[in-house]
This record gives sequence, structure tokens and C-alpha cells, in this order.
Amino acid sequence: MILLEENMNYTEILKREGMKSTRHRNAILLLLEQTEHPITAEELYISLKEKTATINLSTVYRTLDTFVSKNLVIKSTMDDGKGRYELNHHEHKHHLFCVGCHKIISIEDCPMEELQEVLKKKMDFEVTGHKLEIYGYCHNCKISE
Amino acid sequence: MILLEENMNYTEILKREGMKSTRHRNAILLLLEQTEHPITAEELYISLKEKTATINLSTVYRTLDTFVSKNLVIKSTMDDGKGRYELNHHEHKHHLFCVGCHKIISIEDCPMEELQEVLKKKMDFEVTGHKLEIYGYCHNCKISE
DNA sequence: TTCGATATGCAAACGCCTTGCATCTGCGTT
DNA sequence: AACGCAGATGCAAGGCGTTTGCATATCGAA
Repeated sequence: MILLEENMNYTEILKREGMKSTRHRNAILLLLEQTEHPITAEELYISLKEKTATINLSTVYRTLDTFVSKNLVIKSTMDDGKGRYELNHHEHKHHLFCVGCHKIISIEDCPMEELQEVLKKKMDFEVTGHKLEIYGYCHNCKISE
Repeated sequence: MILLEENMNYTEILKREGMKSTRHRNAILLLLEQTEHPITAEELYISLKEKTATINLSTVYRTLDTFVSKNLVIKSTMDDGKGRYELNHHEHKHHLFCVGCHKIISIEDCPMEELQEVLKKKMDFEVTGHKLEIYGYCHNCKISE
């Protein structure tokens, strides 16, 4: 299992996956690491252009796709039709979506383990993965309601 | 809360929501009722054309959107970029997605209740809804692996 | 039956994402 | 250090799911 550990630079990680270490790939990994919540390809693209680099949107998409296929990045698609990407920290994680202020909060709680057992016994379904999104009001938005 | 009960025809349901009862709307509701799993707008459109009616794809989209906004239908968007629609039976339900044969199986198990309490206590997050998708291998695909 | 509000068809457009192709760049080899 | 090539990138065009503007058709209350 590949982890993005602290004292390991991106070049090594990329090499390990058989990818060339390039300016863009490194910048994208860095930005994903700095952003703790899932962001869209376009947000990433704009943020990169502001910061330093000239980069093309299609490069962003291609890079993200490759990262996803190498399991370095997790993609999830929401009802607005846009995909969001985040680093795969290989800790199991879910997100709270505040419907008040649209903040995204990461949590590490996950209620799937028991259910996984149930599904196996009850209907012989072998769970390989799942996606859980939770909507509601965060502390602040609850107050100002 | 609005339920699609057995001996209640679509006209009544639609009227109750302030919608006109039309040929298309009825056909879409009927088809959704016959299909127990979430389907795409296009699948619905093709199926309708095969069956009886001349209908336009944009009508399908508009109708589904209205149904979603009235809470008669639930939309969920997958990583292939397509939205899927299903009747809101107001029983709480989730789906198993078989990654082998792409079958979709509905289940009524839901592991969220306890987590909801935890999130409230731990971070004062008030859950109003959630989405859970489970991936894996169904009984048949497990065998033929 | 009439009539206004709403639903529908049609065609064009939109937004997110992908692709084909020419050029450039990282990196192992010489 | 220079070379060469596979792989990465930019650019522009295209794909695909979905939305929209507008003219026409339909529903249903009066």
C-alpha cells in the first residue's frame, strides 16, 4: 500500500508508480496535500494558475485520472455533475457536507464494518468498497438558523 | 409526507403536488414504479419510446427534475457522470452495485443511525440526510471469479 | 367551451470532460 | 554532457449528458 509519508518526496512516489516526475504532477500533488477537502479539477486548475504555473486544464484532468488509476487520488462525483478529487491518505474517511455554508468536513468514523458482515451472511454479497456522503448543518449554521 | 400508495392513482399524487396530470408524467411514474432500481434519464426515454409514446428527452429531464424537487423521486449521480433516478418510496433504502455484472440490488439495511448520534455529540453536526453506495461482488459473480 | 397557466417538442447551446495530434521534457543510455 | 525515445503537455476540436428559449399544444378550473 502506497502512503504519502512526510519525508518522502513526490518524485519517489511517482517513480514507484512508474510515472515521470514533472513540474505539473508535483504541483498538483502539493496542492492536493494542502487542500484537505475534495476539490474539482477546475478549482485545482485555477488555483495552480494563480500560484505559479501555466498549465492546461486537460493536463489537470489527465493527471488526476492517472492518479486515480494508481490509487493515489480518490474521485467522487456529486449531483451537480462535477467530480471532486482528494489525496488518498489510505485512512478510511468520509465527509460531512454542510448544507448551510457548503463547508466540507472530514471525519474518520465509518459505520460500514458491521453492515459488511451482515451483507455477506444475508445475501452473499462481497463488499469491496463504498461511498458515504453525509449532509446536514454544521455547528455554526445550526446556531444562525 | 407523500407516499405512493397502492390504490392511489398518479393523478391524485400529481394534483396534491400542484402538478398537472399528463400522459408523460403518468408514464414516467409508472415506469419508475415498474423498475425497482435507479435508471438514467436516457434509459427511461428509450424505454418509453419502445413502449408507447413519442416523448422528448428534454421532457424526461424536466419531468424528473420536477419530481425530484417535489421529493417524489431521488436522484443520485455516479462517477460515470450520469444521474440515476428512482421513486422515493420513503422507506430508507440503499443499493449494492455489483462491479462484476453491474446489477443493482436494493437493501433496507442502513448503518447511519448510531453514527448520527456520534456526530451530534462529537462535533455538533446535525445530520439531515445521507447517501451510501456499496460496491462489491454479488453471489453469482463471486462464484464465476 | 373558453381561456390562462403550465407542459411539451424542437433545436440550439452549455458545461464538464475527453481526445487527436504536434511538440516538448524527463530520464535512462551512451 | 549530449542523445534519443517513451511518455507528458498544450492546443483546439469534439463528445456526451443535460439545460434552455421559444413557439405550440394541453390540462383543468370557471
